[in-house]
Amino acid sequence: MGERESNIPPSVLERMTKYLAFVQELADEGIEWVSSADLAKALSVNRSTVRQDLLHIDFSGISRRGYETKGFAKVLRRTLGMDLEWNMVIVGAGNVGTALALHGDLSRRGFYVGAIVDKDPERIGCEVGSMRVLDVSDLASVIEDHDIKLGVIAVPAAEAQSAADALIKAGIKGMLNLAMTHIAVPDKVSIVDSRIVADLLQLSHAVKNKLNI
Amino acid sequence: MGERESNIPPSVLERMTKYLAFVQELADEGIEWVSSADLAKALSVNRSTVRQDLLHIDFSGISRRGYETKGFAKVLRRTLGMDLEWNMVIVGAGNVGTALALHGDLSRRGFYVGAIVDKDPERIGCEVGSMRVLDVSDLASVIEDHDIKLGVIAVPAAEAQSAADALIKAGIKGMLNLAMTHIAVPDKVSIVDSRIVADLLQLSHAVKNKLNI
DNA sequence: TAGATTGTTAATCGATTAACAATC
DNA sequence: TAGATTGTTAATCGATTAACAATC
Repeated sequence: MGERESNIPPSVLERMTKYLAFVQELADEGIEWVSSADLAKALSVNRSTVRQDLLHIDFSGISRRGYETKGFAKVLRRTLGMDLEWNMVIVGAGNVGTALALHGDLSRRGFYVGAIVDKDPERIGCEVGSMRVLDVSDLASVIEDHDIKLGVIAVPAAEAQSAADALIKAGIKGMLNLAMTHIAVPDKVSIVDSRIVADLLQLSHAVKNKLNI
Repeated sequence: MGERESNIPPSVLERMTKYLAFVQELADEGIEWVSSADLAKALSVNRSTVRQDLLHIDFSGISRRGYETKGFAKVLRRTLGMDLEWNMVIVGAGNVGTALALHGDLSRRGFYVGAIVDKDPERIGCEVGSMRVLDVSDLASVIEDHDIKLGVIAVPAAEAQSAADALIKAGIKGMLNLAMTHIAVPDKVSIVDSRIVADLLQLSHAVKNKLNI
């Protein structure tokens, strides 16, 4: 009963999502076995890194054959928590919140948008896809009614902290911060900052160096 | 003539964006000096990490006083390439592309949306903010006309690779991939993958462990 | 001067890569 | 059996943290 999958570092988790995408594709094509070398080559990582990563999970390969694709995909899904379904509430029904709510690729990975809330009376009651925008002041009951554990902060930077505070007060367990600012939270709540600005800066930095600007 | 700022690791760049936000705030409030201890405390990092990070840039503090906030902010902006302005083209005028195009926080950081393109005839010609959606097949001239160096891929996963190929063919220097899939690019082009799914998985993993699911 | 805070060198920690015995 | 590929241990590399002399 492998308790090994606890506390896997983010870098390993990120690679595992890529392993899963690749292995799932192979399994769908009817390919039964994949080696660490194949995986490494397809995803531009080191073979040793692949095998080291697999030490984190409760799954063994077979010498001279590799890993059985279907079983591998199944274990990866479990490890990544994809066998679980997560309901999220999106705070902020602006462009970002709406885009996320309508983004099908998330629910395909087990992240469902259970509700979307806003504080603007003009937006409350509007339709987003098949949902109606609810009042942020009803967050506590929204979270309870929809069995929501995760919140997404999709409000302007200036309102991000108060949106987070509202989520925390309503009993949220974890938050994804899409606002471009830092948010302070108590230890009991998990938060992950979206890194779109950092990503863009990293990108512009790389380009700058390449172009010798 | 500090050539020190070349090849700064992404982890350091990410912290620098936070230093800048904090220091800029202090400067705006008229506070002239900030110590490494203040910075470390405000951003939940180690004091040594702060000083180590500053070795990457061409800026010195003064013993017993710290760092002069205005000058510090200026050097950080230059190091992060924020004195440069970058024009971007968004490929995909769906919800994600539209949200990004209308997101003011990006242009405030020097990332301007110069153009937005799509391949769907129904979308071409539509208005997004003050822009008109252009034809993806005109990418080469769009990039030249608007002096665009960076592209953002905001199309569904299945179309991401062909969007990237079109950008590369049109002469783009760097790409941010918002699609939830892996994209292969030649070495001369830089690419950064948005990690929103990885972020959500990291978050759900943390919550899962906390709740003992 | 005394003391606080920097810049920098050294120590630690963790993640990546290499090596190789075990095994199919 | 011979050889390929795993699982795991050891080596390397890089990033974080600690320590401390230099300096204001």
